[in-house]
Amino acid sequence: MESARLLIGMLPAGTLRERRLQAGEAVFHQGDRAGAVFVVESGRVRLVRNLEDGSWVVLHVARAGETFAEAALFASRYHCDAVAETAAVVMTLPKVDLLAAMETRPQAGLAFSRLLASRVLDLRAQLEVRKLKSAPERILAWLRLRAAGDPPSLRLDRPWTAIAPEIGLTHEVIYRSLATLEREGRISRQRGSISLLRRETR
Amino acid sequence: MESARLLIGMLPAGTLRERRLQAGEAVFHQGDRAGAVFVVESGRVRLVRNLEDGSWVVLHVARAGETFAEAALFASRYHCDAVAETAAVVMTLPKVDLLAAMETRPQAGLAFSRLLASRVLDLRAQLEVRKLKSAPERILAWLRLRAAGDPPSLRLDRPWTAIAPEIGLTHEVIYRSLATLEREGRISRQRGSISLLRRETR
DNA sequence: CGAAACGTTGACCGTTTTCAATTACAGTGG
DNA sequence: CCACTGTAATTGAAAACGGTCAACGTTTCG
Repeated sequence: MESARLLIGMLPAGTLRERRLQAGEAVFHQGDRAGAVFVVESGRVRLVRNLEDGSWVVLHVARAGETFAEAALFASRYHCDAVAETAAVVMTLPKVDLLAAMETRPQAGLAFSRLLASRVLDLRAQLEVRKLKSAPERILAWLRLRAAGDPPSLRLDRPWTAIAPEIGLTHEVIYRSLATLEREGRISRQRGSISLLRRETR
Repeated sequence: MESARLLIGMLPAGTLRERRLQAGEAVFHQGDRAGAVFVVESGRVRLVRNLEDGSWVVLHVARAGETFAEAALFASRYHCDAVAETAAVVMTLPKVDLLAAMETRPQAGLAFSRLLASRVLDLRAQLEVRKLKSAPERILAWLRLRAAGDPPSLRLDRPWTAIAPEIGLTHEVIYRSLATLEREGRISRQRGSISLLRRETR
């Protein structure tokens, strides 16, 4: 998150372009020539990969301060769609400028590597969540990844219906599991937010 | 793969150490202080993350020419176990040397970013496979990711028993699904290899 | 030749998915 | 201010599917 700002600071002024998007508008489409890496200024951008059989997968939801399509720097085309989930503003970092900066300033390369490394960690974490087969455990894992504070809690900025596919479960199971977890005293739900109870050991 | 060599070439001679491993031997353990990034010279190294509940996830299987634990460069500890799946030789790239190289040579930063970027692509692909819930579809997706040629086929260099956890299924289900897929004419199996039939419309 | 793995298949169980139906809201227009 | 409508939140019941346990044939390799 912070490293995004850091990277931006290393680019010569004038290379950055800002782009405003309405909810539902696309930043780029799968297959488009990859011309830039992006940073979300505000709002949320959803990255969706379309599969051959017509189905799709949400690869990532980028929020304010986060970069997305970093891997585009070394790819010729985008491998997924980027669509604004809400009204959003994104900063465009043209590939050419980024590469130029990295070739002149070692710090830029380091900053970019840091960005990619955190993306790797992120993806690994998601992979772990997916590995859990029990719905309640999966939900707890997902919550733990995002909850902050004491008790660890999380503001839900969108309906569970929208979150469900991201966790890899149907919304019905989510609701059922949440009900059970709450009954068991492991979580507590307020309108629009949720908190983890029972300090998780480790 | 090639970028690994490229990176190695940028490190001053004498900073590299080679390490020989027997099958089953560990390169490092989850929680160990992260001191280096590695390149597989020969053999296979499996990266496994141990979960709190005692289960585990295969994060990656690194083969000859590939790097692993790249993200360790910015982390203080390893987040997973690295275990030789076969007898193997790995090259050790100490973090300090790598960082030093990246601070002096822009090309090193670029090379390292490239490495991380391909890891990101890799993880995303894996995540996609995991997001499919149907066992046969999951297997097909996994096959499509690695099959090459016409018809797309793949040499199996290890037993399905070893591959199964990487796909996130039990070997029983794998065999059952393979049998079904073959019966349906979507794949065909030879000893030690497998090919995809029915050109997938795209 | 014999012991380990590997490959294969059946039966059963537990859980999630699906399909369906109901309730709770929030926003809209009359 | 209140029906009206669409989405979100819930809950039930049956179906589908992968996991687990188990048994057995097969290949591999010391």
